[in-house]
Amino acid sequence: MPRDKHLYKCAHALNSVAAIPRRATVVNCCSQNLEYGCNRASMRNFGPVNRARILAGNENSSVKGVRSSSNNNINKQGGGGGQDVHSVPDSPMLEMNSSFGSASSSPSLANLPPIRVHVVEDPKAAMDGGIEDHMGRTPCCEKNGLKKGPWTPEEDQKLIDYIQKNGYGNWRTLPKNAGLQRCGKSCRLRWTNYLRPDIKRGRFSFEEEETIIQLHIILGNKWSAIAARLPGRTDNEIKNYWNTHIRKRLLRMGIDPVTHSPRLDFLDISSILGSSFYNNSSQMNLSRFLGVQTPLLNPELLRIATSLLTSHRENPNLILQNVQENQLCYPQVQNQMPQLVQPNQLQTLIDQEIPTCNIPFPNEAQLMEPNVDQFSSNFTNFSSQNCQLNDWQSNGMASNLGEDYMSLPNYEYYGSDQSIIENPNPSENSKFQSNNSNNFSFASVLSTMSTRSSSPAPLNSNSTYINSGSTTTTTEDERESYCSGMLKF
DNA sequence: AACGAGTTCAACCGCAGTAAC
DNA sequence: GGTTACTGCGGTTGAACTCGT
Repeated sequence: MPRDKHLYKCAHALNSVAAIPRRATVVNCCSQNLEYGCNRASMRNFGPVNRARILAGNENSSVKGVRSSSNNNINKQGGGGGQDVHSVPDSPMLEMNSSFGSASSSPSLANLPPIRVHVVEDPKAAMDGGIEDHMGRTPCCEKNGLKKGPWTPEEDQKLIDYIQKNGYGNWRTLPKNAGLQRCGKSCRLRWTNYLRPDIKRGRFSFEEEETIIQLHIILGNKWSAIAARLPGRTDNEIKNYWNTHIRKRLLRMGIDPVTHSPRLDFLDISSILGSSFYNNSSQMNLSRFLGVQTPLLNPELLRIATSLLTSHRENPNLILQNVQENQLCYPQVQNQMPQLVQPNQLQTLIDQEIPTCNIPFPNEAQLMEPNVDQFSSNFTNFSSQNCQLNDWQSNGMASNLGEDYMSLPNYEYYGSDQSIIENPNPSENSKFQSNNSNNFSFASVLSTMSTRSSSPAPLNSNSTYINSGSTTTTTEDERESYCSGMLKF
């Protein structure tokens, strides 16, 4: 059963089943229209950054646009911000949330439709807890009977009521004051990730996904920093979305989700396999081992990268030296690879620690992430006589490529140019040559991606979701294409 | 209908950072 | 400057759920 239909079914059955999806509680909790109630006194507990955040939150509470837009989404999505009931246009959830979604003066859970929640009681929770003060550093959630696990609507209501009256902050004493058998940390997490009124639920839009990918390139796994630039999204939500959607998509595309460069992680495997790695059989085995990803990478490029990486480990300056020497000795290579072998850039990247970008080997990214304009028109000429792409295909790799690869139009592996250029690394006994039958062009790929990304018209619409109040259709392939286009960033 | 593998995501854990005393 | 209290953050977990057979 499609997920949406299932949740639609769940929406119908909210009052009749003992257990409902946890996400059904999202519909209720996040449809609240609370005012931030953080008072100045409690703000003393926060540092300047957090105070600023709180003030921003208070500003948001007065800026109704945030909330009203959320309500609009609720109404249009019919899911009340719920994760997966958004595409059920006329479900009962629509009416339910429409009715209370606009009731900004009634933040009580009593206004919400009654639901039953499958409460997973922690057998260890004696419910006799209270938070005692301890000297020294103690774990936030002591194992003294405080409840753990999913929150019940009653608990949510208590927390909401308390925060409405007293504001949040001083999470350690909040649960006791609010009558909750939870640790302060749990309360804070519940509030910040779930109950906060300005949280935007629902599927991530193209724009949001684009922002996440861009910011991840710059910031890495700084989810809170990324979340700070995505209004209404929590770091936890972004983190989950990254791990469950974007990361997998990038991996399928052969892109390292950490470095955002084409994956080179198996280069270490190559060293394990030894020099025979690049013979045909080993390559085939590795290709099979890596599934669809290997064919997306130019083996010669990988070989060069391996050499560079190995050299870099042995002598960080060697790469620069080689580059400079190669540029002197092989001007045609210099012309062919302007983006690859800019010594000043390379040295800068080698010298620089880019703290926010988790690229273990900076020029690895430089090597593999082509500048579209320059790289695409020049690098397509590379190929290798060591590369046995014909063998890949003849051995069935083409059929193993998977739809991710096969769905990419104009995805060529080698340039059509018949020119032969010498290997920039003379120590390697190989030449670059072209292969007409197997063409690869980053330009074609990226231009295709770019075109798609700039106008995300659906190719095969198999899903529908709401994007900023407007209905947008997309497919996973489209998003993958879009992500690939992000390489240009 | 039943089962198992895979997926999703709310919640937890533990550490780091920071402010107050 | 040391200690304590507290919050923030990123990684991880596991229950609920989906999907294919």
